[in-house]
Amino acid sequence: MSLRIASWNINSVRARPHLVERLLDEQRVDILCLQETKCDDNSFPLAAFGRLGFPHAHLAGQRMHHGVAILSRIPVEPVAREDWQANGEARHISVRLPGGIILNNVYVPAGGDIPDRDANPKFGQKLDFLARMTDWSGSLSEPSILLGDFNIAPHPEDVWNHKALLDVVSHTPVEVEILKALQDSHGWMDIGRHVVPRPEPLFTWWSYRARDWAASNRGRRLDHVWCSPDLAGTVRSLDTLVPARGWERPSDHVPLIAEFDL
DNA sequence: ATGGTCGAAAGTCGA
Repeated sequence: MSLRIASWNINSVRARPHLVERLLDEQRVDILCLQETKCDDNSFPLAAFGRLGFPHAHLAGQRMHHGVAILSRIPVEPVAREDWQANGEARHISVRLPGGIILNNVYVPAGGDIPDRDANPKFGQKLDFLARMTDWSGSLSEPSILLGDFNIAPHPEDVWNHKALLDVVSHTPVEVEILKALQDSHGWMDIGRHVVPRPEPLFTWWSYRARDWAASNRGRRLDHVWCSPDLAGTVRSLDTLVPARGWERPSDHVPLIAEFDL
């Protein structure tokens, strides 16, 4: 069977119900993984997702900031959450799919503006988060999918201007190195770059601050879908829905939809 | 080099 799994940093699920509806209207999605829902679990619009055909909701929300959720058409089993931030922030949620595959939805800390652990504790927290993820990743034994907003654009072609962004948090060499260590710890397959090989540019995020995001096209590939090597043969496609950046009152991130033959 | 815009919230802060 084919399973289509979407990942989207929605930048407030309550502010953008129209976007969720449009995505699900235009695309076949079986499981929707959201990041930055920005609401606690009691405020999550469960009824709206139920009406859209997603009655199975697994939430890890938080008031105001962060927050992740997995909405599904089919029953999935909750799996223990991880706290890679080590402070209780809602940045990871996980479920077991039919067939036993573990689906991990993660929202990696953005890391602040200054790429220096001493001057900016948020940057250190981001690096520490990824180091804890790497420890976790190295000991995984089940077939797994790891997706979400990683807040790192690893390759030169994952940003609009490699040299200009070398000192910009999300593309610094230390972040790229630590993300590579995470990837190597389990042999994760970067499906985005499997489907759109370098040096083709590929972006998933465009700042709100540009006058015209499409004309300037100063994007970054911050969102990713990875799978463990034992699932590599099941990957059918991954679509990056760039036009969604131009929808009404958009998120600054666009949805990714990965399709697997399981 | 700087500022530019969002959302949540009612200050600014984080992104």
